[in-house]
Amino acid sequence: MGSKSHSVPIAPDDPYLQIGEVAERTEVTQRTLRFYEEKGLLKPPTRMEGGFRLYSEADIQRVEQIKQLKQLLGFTLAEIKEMVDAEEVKLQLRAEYRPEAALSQKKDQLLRAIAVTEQQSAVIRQKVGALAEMQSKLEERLATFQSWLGQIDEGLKAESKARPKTKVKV
Amino acid sequence: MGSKSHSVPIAPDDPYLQIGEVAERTEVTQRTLRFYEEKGLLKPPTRMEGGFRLYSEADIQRVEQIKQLKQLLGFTLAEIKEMVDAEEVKLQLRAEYRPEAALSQKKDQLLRAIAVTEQQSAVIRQKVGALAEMQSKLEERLATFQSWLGQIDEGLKAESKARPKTKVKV
DNA sequence: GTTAACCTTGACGTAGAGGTAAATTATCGA
DNA sequence: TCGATAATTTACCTCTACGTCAAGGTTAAC
Repeated sequence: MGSKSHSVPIAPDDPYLQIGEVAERTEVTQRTLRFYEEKGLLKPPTRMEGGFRLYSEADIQRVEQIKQLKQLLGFTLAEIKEMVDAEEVKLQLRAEYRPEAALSQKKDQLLRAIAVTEQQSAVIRQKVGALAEMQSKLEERLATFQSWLGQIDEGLKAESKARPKTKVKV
Repeated sequence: MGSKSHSVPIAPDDPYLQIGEVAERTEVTQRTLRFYEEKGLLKPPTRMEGGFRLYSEADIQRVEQIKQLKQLLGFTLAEIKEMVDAEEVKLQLRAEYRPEAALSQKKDQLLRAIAVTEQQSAVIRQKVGALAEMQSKLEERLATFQSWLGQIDEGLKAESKARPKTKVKV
């Protein structure tokens, strides 16, 4: 897997990575990376002349973000795409911050992005609430378990006192 | 969908529910209820003579719990089954709290249940952490958006002052 | 005792999220 | 320049979490 050692293709400053390295570092498979690209979760990366994909560090960040959203929080890829798209709007807006025309149209986009973001924020708040509730239930249960454990231990102590040593065979 | 109006089947005290009502009240399909039973997420409910399933209120609670774990937190059914099983241990232990035999064996079970529960607790803590991080990022983004919005609004004000009223056509 | 509404167990279908294999092409290091 | 790796696309496979008939049995009401 060790690749180009001395001849970096484009810029030695912003090291571009091939799919294998990205897969390794993000701990997803190459298939998954291509799949996410297909589904619009990752923007099509630049390519080498031969067609090999070249990813940037930003792409890695995005993959990590997707992993978080998916594994930790149970969002579907479709939902994640929405979020990612909202983020794209942000970048787009910044990019075309010069064109003076269509100012009010840009405002509309911005308002939409704000709405989406607030929506996401609300969803997260909801989830945190549900998690907190579960957490307290679990702790309650743990306390119950601990007390039972104490009782059992006492029972065992009494038992071993009654019968000093019996068979250990199974 | 409205069923039995005045003749409750068994006990009016602990009303047993048929699958249709449970489905309605929990907002999952009957298929899903049978599926969960098949997968061991719901214990096999009691049946009428003819074989119709009869669910208790406790079963409804369990379904709600499963929904939470699944939809809100993105656990898989397999993971949920583990949790549910841990809870079963709890009930089992309480049930057989009389048999004095196998005390140390009961302790083992209890220790296992404690380990599982603590594990779950840790997972939840992790998720809450991740969510908090996301939340703060979202709020940061919202702030950025708001400031941009302010800038755009100023731009628009200036524009309308310069050109009192121009064409609106596209 | 018939009938409508409800339930039963199959059995097959499907969307989401990838896994895996095959045939072909690129790149790298010697 | 030539293998040994590593990537590419295409195509089919899998597994989860159900959806959707189909063919029949139950229950409750009339």
